[in-house]
Amino acid sequence: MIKEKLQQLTGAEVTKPKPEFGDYAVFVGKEAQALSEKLKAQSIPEIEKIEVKGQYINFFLSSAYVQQQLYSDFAFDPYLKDKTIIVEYTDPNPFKLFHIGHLMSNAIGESIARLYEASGAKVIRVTWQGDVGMHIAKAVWADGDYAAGAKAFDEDPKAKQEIEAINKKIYDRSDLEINKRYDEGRKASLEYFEKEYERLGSKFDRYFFESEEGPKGLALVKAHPEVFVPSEGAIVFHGEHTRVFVNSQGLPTYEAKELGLNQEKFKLYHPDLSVIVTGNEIKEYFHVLMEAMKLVMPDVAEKTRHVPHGMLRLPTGKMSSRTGDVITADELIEEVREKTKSEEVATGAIKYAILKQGIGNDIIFDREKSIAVHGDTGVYLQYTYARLISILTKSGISNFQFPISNEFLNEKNELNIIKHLIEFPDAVREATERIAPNIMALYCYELANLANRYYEEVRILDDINEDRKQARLVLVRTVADILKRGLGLLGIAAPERI
RNA sequence: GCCCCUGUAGUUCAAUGGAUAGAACAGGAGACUUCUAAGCUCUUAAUAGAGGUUCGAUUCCUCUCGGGGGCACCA
Repeated sequence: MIKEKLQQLTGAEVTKPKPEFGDYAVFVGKEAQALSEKLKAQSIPEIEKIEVKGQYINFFLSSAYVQQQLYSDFAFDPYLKDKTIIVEYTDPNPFKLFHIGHLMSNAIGESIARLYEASGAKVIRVTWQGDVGMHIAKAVWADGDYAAGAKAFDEDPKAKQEIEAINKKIYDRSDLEINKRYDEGRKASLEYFEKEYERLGSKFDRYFFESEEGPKGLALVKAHPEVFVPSEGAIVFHGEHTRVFVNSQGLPTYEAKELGLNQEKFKLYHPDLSVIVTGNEIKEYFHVLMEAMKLVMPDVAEKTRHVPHGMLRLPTGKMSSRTGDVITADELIEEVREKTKSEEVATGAIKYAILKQGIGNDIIFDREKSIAVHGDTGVYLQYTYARLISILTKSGISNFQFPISNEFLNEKNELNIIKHLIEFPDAVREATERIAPNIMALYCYELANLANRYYEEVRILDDINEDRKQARLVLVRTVADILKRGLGLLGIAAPERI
């Protein structure tokens, strides 16, 4: 609110400087002095001091304004109201393990979905599961052992032929024995994934399957011979580099299936935006896919956005389900759970570790550090929330809706906390616009940090001044609420006790 | 070989062309008759190298060196 106002008044971008410089700042160059004189003459009620330092103008909020803001509702800016946004994420493949890479995609996608919702959008959560294709044939060939199938495929020509034959049979369902193995394995996988989704707190509105969207993609490719051309028995697209869309067996590859998927998404939901969250290993491939999509369905391509995230890497190198060198999500969660004695704390710690850094960058997964419970961790945030709640509980007061006098909450640490609370809607908006959950994570950490310092310094319940105590409890209540909302946007639970 | 991403304290991460480059972990020091010590206070320590653009560069451009990923019938 005040930020926008300053922006209008100065015509410059309003930033948050270091606290000693002020509460807000604008860089205006050599005009700083002249402009500041003009602003001072206007006397802005929210601002009690304007200072020029070099080419900056620094603004200090008035205490009265800050205190008053404690009673605002800190509502999100619904700038995406009436928009429909599809968020696709997690995307595990049947017959393969749900590993920490899927966990990463899930944590990021879920947070993005929640941020969009907070900004007013109607969000459709979808996941895209590859239930047909060579990876499935490899697993079926090896009785469910994908790694073994992948190895044989690469090393043994005979196995390769058999696997290709199985792939074809899975598509046309011509072999009763294969059908049985396939159907049972698929069903078991989907049940397993469902448990993972539940454990991680994601509820999908729609499950897309390659077996269903593949034929639609195939039809699309065949309907556009001007885009997709035959080459060495396959059908390819010559984009930035050449990709195969239909293989020489006449079956759609992932590229063609993806065309079918995206067509279907728009047919079903008519979204204003369709976001696809995946690992960045397929970034370049997606580039080419988008090129083809622009030619075949320009309206869909225009509204589709690929959001690649970094990989969870082991210190030893890339994690690969092809070689069986994977850590499953369950394995990791159990390990942390054992340490923290709580499912919510364990999943929260893992999600926070993923979300606190920029989504494009890899995370080096160090067994010890990734399950840390000290410092800038999910545990710290949950601990802070639980402590705040504990203070409120012990106060014996349940209704904090009373007006307070301005003679309280005017200590520097109290004003600083409220100033940070004021930033909440801005942080949410920025995190949403930039598709950057780490901005939200940082906001929560800073709030928790302020809160921890506050209750270390101030013994709230021992206060002999009853009115001041009540005012401080209102502050504690509000900080707890915002912290919980912030954690919610990260998909992290806020238990009242940990 | 070609293409893309990346290089910030000992380590893992922040910083969208602006002020003295922020945190956490690890290391060092400390407070406490404690509303949850999973906490708090103080402290040591960094922009890979060389050019360029700019009033101003961790950020943009070029080259060198390091790390990762991708390069047609996997996803």
